[in-house]
Amino acid sequence: MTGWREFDQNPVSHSAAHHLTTIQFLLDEFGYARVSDVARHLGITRGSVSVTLKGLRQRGLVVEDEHKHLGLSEEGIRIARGIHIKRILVQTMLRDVLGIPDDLAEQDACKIEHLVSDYTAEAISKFLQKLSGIESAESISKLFDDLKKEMAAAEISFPSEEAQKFSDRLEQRLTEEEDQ
Amino acid sequence: MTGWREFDQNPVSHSAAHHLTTIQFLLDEFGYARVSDVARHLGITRGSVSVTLKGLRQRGLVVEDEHKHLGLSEEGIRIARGIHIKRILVQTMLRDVLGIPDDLAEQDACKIEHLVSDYTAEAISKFLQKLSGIESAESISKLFDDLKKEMAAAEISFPSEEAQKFSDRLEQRLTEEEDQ
DNA sequence: TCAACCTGTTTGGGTTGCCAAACTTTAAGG
DNA sequence: CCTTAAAGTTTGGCAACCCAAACAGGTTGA
Repeated sequence: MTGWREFDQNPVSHSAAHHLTTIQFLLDEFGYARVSDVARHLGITRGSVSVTLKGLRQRGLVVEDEHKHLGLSEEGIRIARGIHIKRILVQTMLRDVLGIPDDLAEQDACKIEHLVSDYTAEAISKFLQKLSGIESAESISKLFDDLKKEMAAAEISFPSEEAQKFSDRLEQRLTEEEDQ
Repeated sequence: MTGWREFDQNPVSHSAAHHLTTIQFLLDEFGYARVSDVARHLGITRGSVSVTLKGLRQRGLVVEDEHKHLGLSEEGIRIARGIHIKRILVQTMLRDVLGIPDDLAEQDACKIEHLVSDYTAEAISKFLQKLSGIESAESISKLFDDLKKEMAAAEISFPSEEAQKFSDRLEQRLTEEEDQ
């Protein structure tokens, strides 16, 4: 059971991820980003942002010009971009494949965006692309329609009887294969 | 941009999730669970576990008999079970749908298991069930085979050119729909 | 020009969660 | 029974992160 703590030893923390993507967003949207803009956008105090950004500046991810305007280093851009792409991919996957409502899909994506491995992100991308190519195919579009209808209709309380039984079977299969 | 901190205000933290599921695992596997067993299994010190479990006992999730043997309350079982099911579902989704290698799928699942919403977990369950029902259908099984081959073959470096362009399009679509 | 306001920083406090190390309790075996 | 070793707890440290509050500097409108 080693490795369960990979969790908090990611390249960037959840907090840092949001600081970086926020700066990127503000730059794209308004052309500039200051400490208090970031704070407002994230809903935390200027003090907290100031401290956090000091760290990110020392790590060389964030830069600051003479007018206290924030920017991202090459590395910072790379990271922010990566996280942003992961968020979009995950959100789309949740929304279009699993039929999760927009707001919830966004919320879930936001929580896990920075934890998804590069490899997995790439796989999601490939999967969605392939899918969009053949979404007209009968069986598959029917699958999604059914799923979405069911999800929309049901009063979902997790874990449902079904999900429990199903995951039991999945687990059995996983461990069986392991033994071979 | 409110709500980005839902992250750390989950019913149980990543750490707590693992303490609970570990106790459940040890009970299933060996019939008992003590502080040092949990510590060994998680790879952290007895001291840390002792402190953490004190909290979980106060929250009524963990119980202890006269011989220092640990157990889970009804609520504790419920939570541990829920997280465990989510892990299985996510792991299976990653492995069987996206073609992620076993160990990486497990690792990713471990990081996000406790962050996935109940609703999303239920959707994954339904999705996988539907899928297993028709996996023999031509178009869809071909899709997965192709995907897995590609993933196995490629030297993946995220974000690939393709993923970038693709996510740009996805994002555009997302924001367009928002405007309507 | 100067009060009022906005910005950014610093500092003391609090939380979670880990470690190391000292200590206490429990369990065993000779 | 008594020595030892394992198990459990406590405590002081540390690192992230958050807040509140006190300050310092810049801008602006009356």
